Amino acid sequence: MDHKPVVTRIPPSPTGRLHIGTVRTALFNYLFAEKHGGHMIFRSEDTDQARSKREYEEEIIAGLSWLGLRWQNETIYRQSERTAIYKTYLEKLIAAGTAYASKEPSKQNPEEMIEVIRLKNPNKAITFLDEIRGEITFDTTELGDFVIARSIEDALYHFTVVVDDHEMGITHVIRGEDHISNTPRQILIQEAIGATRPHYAHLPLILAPDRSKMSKRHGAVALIEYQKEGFLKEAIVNYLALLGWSPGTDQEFFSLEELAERFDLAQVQKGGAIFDKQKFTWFNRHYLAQLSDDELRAYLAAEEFFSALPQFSNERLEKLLPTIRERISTKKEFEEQAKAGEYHFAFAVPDYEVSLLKWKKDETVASAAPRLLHLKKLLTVADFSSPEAVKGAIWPYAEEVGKGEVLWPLRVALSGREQSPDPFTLAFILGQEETESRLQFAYDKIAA
RNA sequence: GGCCCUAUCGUCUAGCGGCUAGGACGCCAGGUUCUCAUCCUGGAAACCCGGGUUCGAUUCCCGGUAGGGUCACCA
Repeated sequence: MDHKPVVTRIPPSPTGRLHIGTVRTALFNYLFAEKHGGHMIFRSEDTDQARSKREYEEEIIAGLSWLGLRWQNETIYRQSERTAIYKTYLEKLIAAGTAYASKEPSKQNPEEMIEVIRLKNPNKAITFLDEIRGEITFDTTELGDFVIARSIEDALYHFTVVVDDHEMGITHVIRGEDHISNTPRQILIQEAIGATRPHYAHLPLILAPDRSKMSKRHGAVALIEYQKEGFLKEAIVNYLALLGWSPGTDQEFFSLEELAERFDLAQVQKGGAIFDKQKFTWFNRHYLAQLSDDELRAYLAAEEFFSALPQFSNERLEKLLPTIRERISTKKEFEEQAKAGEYHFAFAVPDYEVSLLKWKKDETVASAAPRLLHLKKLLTVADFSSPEAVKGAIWPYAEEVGKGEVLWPLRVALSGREQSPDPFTLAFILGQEETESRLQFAYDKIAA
């Protein structure tokens, strides 16, 4: 029984963009801490001076914050600012004889002799309990007296991790499966400095479709790339939580708060999980549907896209929004569709071949002319307050003459396209005046 | 290759000795207003193999196979 408050950590190395796997690890650490009323610590592992960059650190912080993850006091611990602490521990170990300085040729340039610090390996078997996988045993003999510092001033990863986890009172180390084999040597260091062993939980890896580790060659791996495509934070959190964790029920949609309430290490999967863009996209569509019209409009930056068109008006954009919403899963899809002209009809008189007005069952396009005229007459007195109202004015006529015969030319006259939203919606978006004008335009086109 | 981890539909997963092996994404078919999209309904689709243990194994144990991770003076 331990009643210590739960403290987890997210220790990214600022040597690259915020990886989706790092995001998932951070999420699980956050959820676990929240669930148990504890907190997460953010620690920048920037001991590799050559590769660490402050801009990467900023991107990581911005990304995790954007998703709604929080850490203790908004504090950023940096290992590069803690060398004095590591030095103290190093000196203690050397004094105790559990570590020693060793003069040897540098690995970078074998010409140079340097003095690294090695841990005196007791060469024993280490068994630890993984909260997800159970007991894991390693024989540490093959590790030898491994290097824990380049010099007394320059401690290496395994050492800094162990010292920091100890100093910061980390109770649960929740990290990727790729760290399993690092655990025994870290435990050896722990025992050397007299630190208590935290609980360990190793998460399954997120895999590319070919089951290998996710990397650039498989497409996007950085959070920012998904952000740019228009993935909403709710979708990212929700999808990532379900990649490797299961609520044990059929529920699929979870807010961050709900996840924090439900999360449980016992329901974490052991095997690696393939990142499925399609299902991820499906989640995004779901959360897009939850956006208000104003939010959707801002999200799409829709005005920017359409404001240059001759008939642009906010009123029409307003009416067009539901149509856009049901046809996209991401902002990127919207941009592609908009560029392809799918929503052009709303703000510009369409140009099209006369022959497009011909319904497939008609002999000639001329058959459509009288129907267009009749439609115009019906719509002159129609209610345009909703697509359903427009439908009410036309439907009896369409049933009488034939749905395709009436609806097809109407739709083409209003959209100028082979594929488009239904004609009632088109008419509703355009309004009475413009609808009549386009019907007349189509009629004249046939006549000419 | 050594060490370690893992193994249910194509994918994410439920299952914790006895189930017609459930759900979701995707796919296919049908329906809802002509087209597209949405939506609805239905369908195809899985326990890696071999030994045990047991009255009974998808489930427990062992072995094999396959996949993954890791073997730095990176993190």
